[in-house]
Amino acid sequence: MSELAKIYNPQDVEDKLYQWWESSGFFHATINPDKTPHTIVIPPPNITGILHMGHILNNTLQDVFTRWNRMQGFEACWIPGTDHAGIATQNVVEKALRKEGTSLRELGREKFIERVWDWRTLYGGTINTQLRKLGVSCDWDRERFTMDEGLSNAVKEVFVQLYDKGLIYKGKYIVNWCPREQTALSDDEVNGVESKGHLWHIRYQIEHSDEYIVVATTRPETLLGDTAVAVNPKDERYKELIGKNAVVPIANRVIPIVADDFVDPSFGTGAVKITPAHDPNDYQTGIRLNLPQIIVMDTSAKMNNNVPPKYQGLDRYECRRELLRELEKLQCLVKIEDHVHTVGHCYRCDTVIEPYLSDQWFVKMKPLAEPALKVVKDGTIKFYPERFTKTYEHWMTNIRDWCISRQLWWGHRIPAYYLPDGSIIVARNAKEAAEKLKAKGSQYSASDLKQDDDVLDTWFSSWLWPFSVHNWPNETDDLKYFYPTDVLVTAPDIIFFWVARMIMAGLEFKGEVPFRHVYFTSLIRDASGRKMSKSLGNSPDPIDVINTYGADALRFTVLFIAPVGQDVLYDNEKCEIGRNFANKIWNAGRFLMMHRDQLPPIEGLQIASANVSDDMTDRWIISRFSSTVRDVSAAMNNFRVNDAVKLLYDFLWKDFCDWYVEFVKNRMQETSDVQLKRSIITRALKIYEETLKLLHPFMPYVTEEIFQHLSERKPDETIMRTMMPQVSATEAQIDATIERQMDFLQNVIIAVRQIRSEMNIPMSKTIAFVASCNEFEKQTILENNRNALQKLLRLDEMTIGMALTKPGYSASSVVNGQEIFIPLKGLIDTGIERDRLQKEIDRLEGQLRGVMSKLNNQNFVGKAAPDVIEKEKNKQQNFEQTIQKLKANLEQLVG
RNA sequence: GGACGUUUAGCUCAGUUGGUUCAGAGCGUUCGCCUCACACGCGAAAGGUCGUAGGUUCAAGUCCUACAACGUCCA
Repeated sequence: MSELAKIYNPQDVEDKLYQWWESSGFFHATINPDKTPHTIVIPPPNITGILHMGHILNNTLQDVFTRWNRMQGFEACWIPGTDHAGIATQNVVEKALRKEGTSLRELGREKFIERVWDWRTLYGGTINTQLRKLGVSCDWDRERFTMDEGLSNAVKEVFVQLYDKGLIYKGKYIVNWCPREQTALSDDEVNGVESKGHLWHIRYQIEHSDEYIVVATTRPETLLGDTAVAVNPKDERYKELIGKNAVVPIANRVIPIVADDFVDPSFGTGAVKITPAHDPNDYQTGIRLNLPQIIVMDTSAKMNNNVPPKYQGLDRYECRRELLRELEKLQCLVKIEDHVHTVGHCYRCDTVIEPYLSDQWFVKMKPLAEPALKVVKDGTIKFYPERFTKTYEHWMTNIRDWCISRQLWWGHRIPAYYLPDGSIIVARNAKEAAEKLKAKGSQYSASDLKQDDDVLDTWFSSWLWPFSVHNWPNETDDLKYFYPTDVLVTAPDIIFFWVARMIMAGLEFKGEVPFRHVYFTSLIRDASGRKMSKSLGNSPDPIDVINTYGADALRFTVLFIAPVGQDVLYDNEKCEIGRNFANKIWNAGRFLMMHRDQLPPIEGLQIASANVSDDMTDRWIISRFSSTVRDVSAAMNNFRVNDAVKLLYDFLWKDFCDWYVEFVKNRMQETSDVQLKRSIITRALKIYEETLKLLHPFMPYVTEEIFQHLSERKPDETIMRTMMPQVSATEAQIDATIERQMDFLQNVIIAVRQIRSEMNIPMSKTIAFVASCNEFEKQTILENNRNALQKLLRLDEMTIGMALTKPGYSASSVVNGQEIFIPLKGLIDTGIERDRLQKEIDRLEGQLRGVMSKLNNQNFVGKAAPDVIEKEKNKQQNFEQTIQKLKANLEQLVG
C-alpha cells in the first residue's frame, strides 16, 4: 500500500480505473435467472455529435441509476449506442464532399452511402470515447447503432406491419418543407421563432367592377398561388361580396370570394387570401371548400412555371421584393403594418420552413396514441417530475399524423416498391416484394419493381430502440430478459419526438410498455441563464472540465446543483463543489489509514462488531450512518437524486469528518492501549468503507481508488460489484436518544467556540470550563466526554457538576437548559459579553412572545391539537427558564 | 391567445403532510486560525417583512383566488 497524496488527483486514477473496469467486464450484464434485471437504454447520441453538458447530466444520471441498482443486487444492464441522424449526418458528409470538389449527386446513391459508413467508422464513435471519460458503466459489448442490420430489420418489420394494418399511408399533404435540406420535416422538427415582419394590405379588384377588396397578408409572394379570397360569413362589411369574383393582381387570375368561419374578422382587414398549396390553414380551407391547389414554388423555394415568366426562378424573398415593387406601381399596395408573428424554422439548419404540398408517407397516430395515453394516465408509466404527464396528455389527445418520409439518402430506405402502373407493394425486402408480386398474379415481373427513393425519419428507428437493440422481431433471450427497461432518462424537449412514440411502439409491437419510469432531466444553461449554444460560445467542453476538475467532481457538481425539473445554471467554477468534496473524502480516508498503519500489527485482533460499541460517538455515527442509508435509499427510490447527493455530502462532511473524525482523533491520543486504538480505527474505517459504497454511484473513481487502498483486494475485486448497505440491515441502529445526547454535546462545544470567537481568544490560549447542570443525564454526557471537550476546546481546567455557582468574570451560555461558564479573568471584555447576552435574551424573548400569543389565544387553545398545545407549553417553559438564567448572568456581570 | 412552471439571504437553490427553536444550505462577504487528514482546509459571524394584494384557518414560506415579472411548450 503506497502513501496517498495529500490532495486527490483525479488524473492519476481515472483512465487507469476505467480501463481496468472495462477490460475486466465489470460493466457487462449476463442473463441470470436468479437476479432481477435492471435495464436502461441510452438515448442514443447522434454520431455527428460531440459531448456537451446536457449529455453529462443525462449520462451521469443513467450511470448513477445503473451503478446504484447493480449494487442493490440487480443484474444491471445499461445499453449504449448511437443514432444515425439522417439530416445531420448527410449534411456533414456532403460538406466534406464539397471540400473535395464533388457532390452527392455526382457520387450517386450507393457510393454516397458507402462514404457515410466510412465517415461513421472514422468519427462516429467520438462521443462514446468521450463518454467513457465520464466513467459511465455501459455494457459496451451490447453497443448498437440505429443502422445496424438488426435494427434495420426492426424498422422494415414495423413498416410492413403498420402498412398491412392500414396505419401507414401515402398521401399528398401540406408538409413542413426545408428548402435547404430538401426534405419534409415532421411538425416537431420545426421551431416556431417569433419574428418581426409586416402585414401588407393588398387590394384585389372585384371582377367586372371598379370595387376592390383589400386582403392582409404576411407573405405577399404566395398571392401568385391564390385560389380564393375568404371572409367571415358574419362579417357585415363583406356580405355583399360573397359569391363574386376577385382578380389576383399581377397573376390576373379570377378567383372566388368565399365565406369561411375560420376567418377572424378582427385580424387585418377581415379578408384573407387563400393559398392552399403554401399554407397549412389555407390548405384546410381549400379542402373544405374544394378549391384548386396551385404550387408556385419548386423544392428550393424558387418560383416555378406556374407564375408569370418575370418571376420564374426567383427565390421566394426576391420574388416578394419584386412583387411588392410591382404592386406599388399598380397602386395595389394599400398599407404596410409592422407585425410580429411566428415563423417556422428548420430545427437542424434554421432555414425558414416552406409549407409545401407533396407526396409523403404518414403514420396514422390516433389508434397508437390511445393505449399509450392510457398507460401514463393509469400510472403504469410514471414521469418524474410528474407534471410532464400533463404535457404528454395534451399532445396525445391532439395528436396529428406523423410524416415519416424524408427526401434523403442516408437512413432506412422506405420498403415500398412501385410498379409501372403506380401500384405499391410494401415488403421487407426485394425478394419478398417479388413474392408478393407473384402472389398477386400481376402482369409485371420483379424487374419492374422500383423501390421508393426516400428514407424514413430517424425517429422511425429511434422509437423502436428499447426492443430493437435486442434484435426484435427475433424473440432473443436478451429481449426476453432485459425488456421492458426500467427507467428512461431524457430531456423534456423530446417528449413528443421520442418518449411518446417509444411508448406507442412498445405497446403496439411488444404489447408491453418500454419502460416504467421516465426521468426528465433539467436543461443546462450558462451562469446568466442563457441556453448553451455553439454560436454563443458559452458551452464548456466537458472534456476540459474533466481534465481540470476530475470526472467525479463534474458528476457530483452537476447532480448537486440540478434542481428537480428546473433548469440548471452551470458555471465551471461550480465544479469546485465536487472537487473539494472528492478531496475531503480522500483525506478522510488518508487520515484513518495513516492512523491504522502506524499501529503495530496485531495478531488475531478483531472488534466484536462494527456496530456495537459503548462509546457514545461510535453509537452516534452508526445511528447517523443508518439514517443516511435509509434516507438516501428513499431518495433514490423516488428518483430524487439531488436529495441523495446532498444527504451524502452532509453526512460525510459534517457528521463524519467535522465531528466523528475529530472525536476519533482524541480517542486515539487519549489511550495507549493498542488493542483499543485498533478497535477504534477499524470501526471508523468500516463505517467509512460503507459510506464509500453509498457514494460510489455518484463518484465512481475516487471511491474505487480508496476502496483499493483500504485493504488487500483480490485482482477482480471492485467496489462497483459490492453490495450496498441495506436499509433492512441498518435501520435498527437508528437511535434517537443517542442523537439527542450527541446534539447536546455538540451544542456545548459550539457555545464555547462562540465565546472564544467573540472574545477573540485564540486556540493557542487555553481556557477553563465550568458546566452547571440541572439534569443528571446531561452531566453524565459531559463527564463521559471530558477528554473530547478538553481537546476540542483546548481546556486547562474543567468543572462539571450540578447547580454550581458562577465563577467571577465569566462569559456564559445556556445550552439545552444547562449553564456553561468560561472564567476569563483579565481577558473578559464585559461590554462584549453584555451585548452577547442581551442579544440572546432579546432573541429568546421574541420567540417567547410568539409562543405566548398563541397560548393566550382562546381559539388556539380551544381548537389546536392537544400535542401542539403541549409543545407550545414546553417551549414556553424552556424559553422562560433560559431567559431567567441569562438575565441572572447579565446582572452578575454588571455587578 | 392556451397549457405548464418559477419567484425564499448579494448569487444559485432546499424547504415533502399547514404546527419541533422554521425561516435553511452552498457560494460570496466579514472576523480569527498553516490546531500533527484536508487552506480544495478549520472555527465563528453578518445577511431574508419567503414576488404583490386578498382569502381560508386557532395557525400559512406551505392551501385557495387574482395580479405582476420571468421562463418553457403549444397555437
